[in-house]
Amino acid sequence: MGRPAQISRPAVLTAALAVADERGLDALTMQAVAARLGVTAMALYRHVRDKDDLLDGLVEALLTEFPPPDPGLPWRERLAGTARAIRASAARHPAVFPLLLRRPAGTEQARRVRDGVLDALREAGLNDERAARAERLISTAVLGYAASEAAGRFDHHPQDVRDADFAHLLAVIGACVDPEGSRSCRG
Amino acid sequence: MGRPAQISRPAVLTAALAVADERGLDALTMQAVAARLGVTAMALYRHVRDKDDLLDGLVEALLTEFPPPDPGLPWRERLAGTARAIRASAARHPAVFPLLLRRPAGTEQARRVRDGVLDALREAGLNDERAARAERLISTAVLGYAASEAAGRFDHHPQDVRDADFAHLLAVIGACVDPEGSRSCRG
DNA sequence: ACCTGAACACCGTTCAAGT
DNA sequence: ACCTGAACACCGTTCAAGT
Repeated sequence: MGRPAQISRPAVLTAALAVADERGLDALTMQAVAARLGVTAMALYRHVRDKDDLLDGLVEALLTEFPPPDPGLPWRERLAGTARAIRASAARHPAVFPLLLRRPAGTEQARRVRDGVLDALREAGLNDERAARAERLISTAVLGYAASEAAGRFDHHPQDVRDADFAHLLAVIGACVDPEGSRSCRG
Repeated sequence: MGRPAQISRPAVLTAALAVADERGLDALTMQAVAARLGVTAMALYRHVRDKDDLLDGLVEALLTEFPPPDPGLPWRERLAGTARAIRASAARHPAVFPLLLRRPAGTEQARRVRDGVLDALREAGLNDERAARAERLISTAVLGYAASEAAGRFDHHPQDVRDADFAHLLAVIGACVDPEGSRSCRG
């Protein structure tokens, strides 16, 4: 007993993310992750329950990358900053990012990101219920845009068009949340 | 020669969609599709190039389900009708639907749906460039919401909350496109 | 022309066995 | 306690062979 562990769950997830980033989701096999760690595939099962658990861990790892917005900034910039950080994460991890839209949003990191957005929306003057609804729609729109871009759905548009699209999305969100905004957006 | 075909590409796609609807994307194997057609897996390869081609065909089949809006209706209702049809398709095919966000939007059916939206936006008074941008953002938001719902990301919210969320999304889209809407939404 | 049998390389996963 | 070897059931895909 007491044989020292060669690998750990964080090490497994880091290796898995690297494999997915470099070679895509199809190449993300237990054997590929193990090989990168210098270990056999069966050794991973002590640190992740199965491959689905590994994918869940990757989603959680991605969420960790979304930095908490500086609380000193006004709500509008906190919102835009988080959205831009999410899009940047999608660009770094195009293979894994789309999984964010396919997995439940109830994990610790997911709650942390959501609470940051909710705080900003309440500071903008929305009550709890409207803030919760706006958070769901904003998150979905931002995740959807970033996932589309990562998956190559907009590959036929040049980068500057996509940048302008995203800027426009942020502008719409800002306008809809703004206390001075149109009535329909806040209903 | 001249042995009559037992199966066809449409038959393969119909069987594949049924398997995915009933048992999920993981159960969508070449063998399962073949079994449903009373044929061996190898027979499918005469009608689809490989499994990826089969998935592309499913995406195209899903797009076919989005009905062309009645051109007699005002633009606002055409837009809302298309969005609701897309959401309904996601509810019917929750396993396959998320693939729409992962595959390029350049196929024939994808263009047909897009052109319907573009027509509505131009009728709302947007010029070509703004209509194209609005189409990309609206499509992404609607697909993102429907895909999230289909994948179970909102399962912890009851149906009526999700219905209200979607209605709110439609309202925001309508307000942003409306000629009388706020300035930021149309920039 | 269309489908099948047999085969190949590869998966995820288990379990008893080694250290 | 942690990792491995061997094994199992399953995948997608090929190719020559049947009809």
